[in-house]
Amino acid sequence: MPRQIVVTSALPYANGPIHIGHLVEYLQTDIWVRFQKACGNRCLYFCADDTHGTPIMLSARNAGITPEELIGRIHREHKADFDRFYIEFDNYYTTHSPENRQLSELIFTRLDQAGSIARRDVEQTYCESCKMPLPDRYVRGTCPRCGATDQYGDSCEACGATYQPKDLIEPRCATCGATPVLQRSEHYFFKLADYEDRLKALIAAGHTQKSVANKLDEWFKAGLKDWDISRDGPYFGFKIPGEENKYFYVWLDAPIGYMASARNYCERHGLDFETLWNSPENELYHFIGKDIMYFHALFWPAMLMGAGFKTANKLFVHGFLTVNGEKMSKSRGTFIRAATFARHLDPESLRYYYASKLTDTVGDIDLGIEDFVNKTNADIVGKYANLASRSGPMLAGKLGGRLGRLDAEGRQLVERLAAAKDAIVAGYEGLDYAAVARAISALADEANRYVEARQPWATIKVDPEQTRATLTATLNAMKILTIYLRPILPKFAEKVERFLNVEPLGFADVDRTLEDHQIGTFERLFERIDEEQVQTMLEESKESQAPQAAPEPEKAAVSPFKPEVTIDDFVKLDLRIAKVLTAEPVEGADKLLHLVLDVGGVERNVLAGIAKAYKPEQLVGRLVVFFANLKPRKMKFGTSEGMILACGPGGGDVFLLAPDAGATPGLAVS
RNA sequence: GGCGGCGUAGCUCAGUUGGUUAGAGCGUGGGAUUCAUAAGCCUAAGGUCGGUGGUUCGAGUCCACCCGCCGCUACCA
Repeated sequence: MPRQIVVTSALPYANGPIHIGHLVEYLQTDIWVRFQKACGNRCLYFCADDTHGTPIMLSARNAGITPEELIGRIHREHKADFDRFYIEFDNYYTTHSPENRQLSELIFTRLDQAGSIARRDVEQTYCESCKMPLPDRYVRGTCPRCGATDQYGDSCEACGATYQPKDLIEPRCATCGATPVLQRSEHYFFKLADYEDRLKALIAAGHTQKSVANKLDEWFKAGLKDWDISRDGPYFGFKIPGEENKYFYVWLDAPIGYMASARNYCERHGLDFETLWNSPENELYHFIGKDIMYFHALFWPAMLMGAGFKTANKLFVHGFLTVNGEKMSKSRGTFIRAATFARHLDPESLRYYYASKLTDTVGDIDLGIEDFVNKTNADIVGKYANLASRSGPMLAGKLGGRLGRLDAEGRQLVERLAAAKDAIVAGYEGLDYAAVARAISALADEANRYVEARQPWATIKVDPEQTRATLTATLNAMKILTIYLRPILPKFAEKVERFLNVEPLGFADVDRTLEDHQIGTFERLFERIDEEQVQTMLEESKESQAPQAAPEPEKAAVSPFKPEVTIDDFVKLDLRIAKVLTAEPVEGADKLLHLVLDVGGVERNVLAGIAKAYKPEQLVGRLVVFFANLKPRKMKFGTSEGMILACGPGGGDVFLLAPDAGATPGLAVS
């Protein structure tokens, strides 16, 4: 009984091209889907462009086109990129579709009826000149912690601080530069915590890999928070039913896009969507990257539960791609677009390389350039292609292209290769493609050794029929290897099938030998690659990815000055000389010291982040500059009533400011 | 700092429930060949399995601590 399987990959966002990092997931998924199909199962692979949200609205605006035009163009580009890598979706759809709108409204309505939707006011950042609410990333300003300029509204890239856009010093709209205002607005929230027990049960039942479950456990411990699922207009997305100016947050309708893609397929192919998606007999699997675990392991199943839909059988989480051991980098040229790769190298080389590295773990995989070149040439060319190339032409040229019968030794070889089927099937099924690749490569070694032992190039001169038997075994071995490799190398497999003159091969064909059979003409199966090609590709990636990367100003000796202020701004600060009365470490904090200061008869408690640079005893008795009218700040370890001034990059390099001799506690600094 | 992950030959990785001299591929050295996309075959060198203790008759495999990377998160007001 064939299995009925539905598979999805995460939806790529429609504001940029597909790169080789994306491809890890689509190739992992595509290989799995092709494997299932080769096993005779019905396996449907659905995906779509994720098309909503502020970034797309603004990209379109910048390009002077409508969002619909933009996502139409990107959709064509994405599809073309996937085609280049032989990623075979059964439907590659879009979240900007009537099916998705309808399903989003349906799920929202059901969640609302289930009491899982809350409404309450939030403070949002709003740009009056752009007339739109600003997502965190669209507010830029100076980091309130380290003073780095031009940081995003959610976190600082320089010091790693996280905060709210309203905490930024001199916040401004990233688009127009205007100062945003705060605005109250009612938002819709999904009460995720209502599903905590069911989510925990789901995870406990093996919904994800173990390491993912551990991570989720941390989140459960931290507590599940309500999820803000609405955005005020203008916004490119779906309006919330009954609202005039509120839209579903892009992350709400994105996963629903999986269903929409499936439904669209069903409508075009006369299948029942309800059965396909929701019946227990149908299996459902999502492939995602580890960066979006929260959405797919918590929000998404909770939404489905609340709306009365089945959750996926499994969520397969994979890691990121690094290149030569480092994060992909535009300046190093390792931020390689799918299209660029395909222009310079055979996409199947990447399919094979990724497969040889992929397991079911969440660890990152590395694309080592030299390793990649070696593996492609050694395995695909040296082992697989060569096995065909050293036997096919001889049979065609000297023995009329006709396979004979297997002799005992040949049958033994073929049976050994066939015996590996179960392990290979298990490897594919369990996403351990690395083990599959190792196993196939070992089998190819065995077949090559067989050829070596039988010396067909020698026997052809004296015993054509024995040679025919040898080549029959060799090509039967090639046939089995091809079946095993087919999910990974579909085009390679097609060439072999054409040359062997057989119908597309599936796993069921492993046990059927090819005897007394006329083969076709041999065609070259794969081109070896050299490192030059890869280097050229990296160069091109540098250019295309960082065109306007005007030579960065030589690393400035000093950080840039902050925007100008007036004396009026300065006099708002009350800076005083203070004497350190006591200084002691803070229990549980390794960077903080608890100081009690004498500010001219008044005492103040300060938690200062200088423990890495100063020992408590070095501080007692000395004079420091104290920022006296800073609003007290409640911290994990107590309240700090001001700060003492210091300079330096932090860590062990912190240098306190001090007055010259003669100053006394309480004096104002001006 | 907390939580999680990782650390096995030059490189990429296997090492099942702890059990004989720790494996493969690539790369490197040597050799015999030549059918084949200078591919294939044979062979050699190369590892104190991150470190230190412990449990055990026996540990790469279990435990503790430590070191080094990576991720998430947190306190430098």
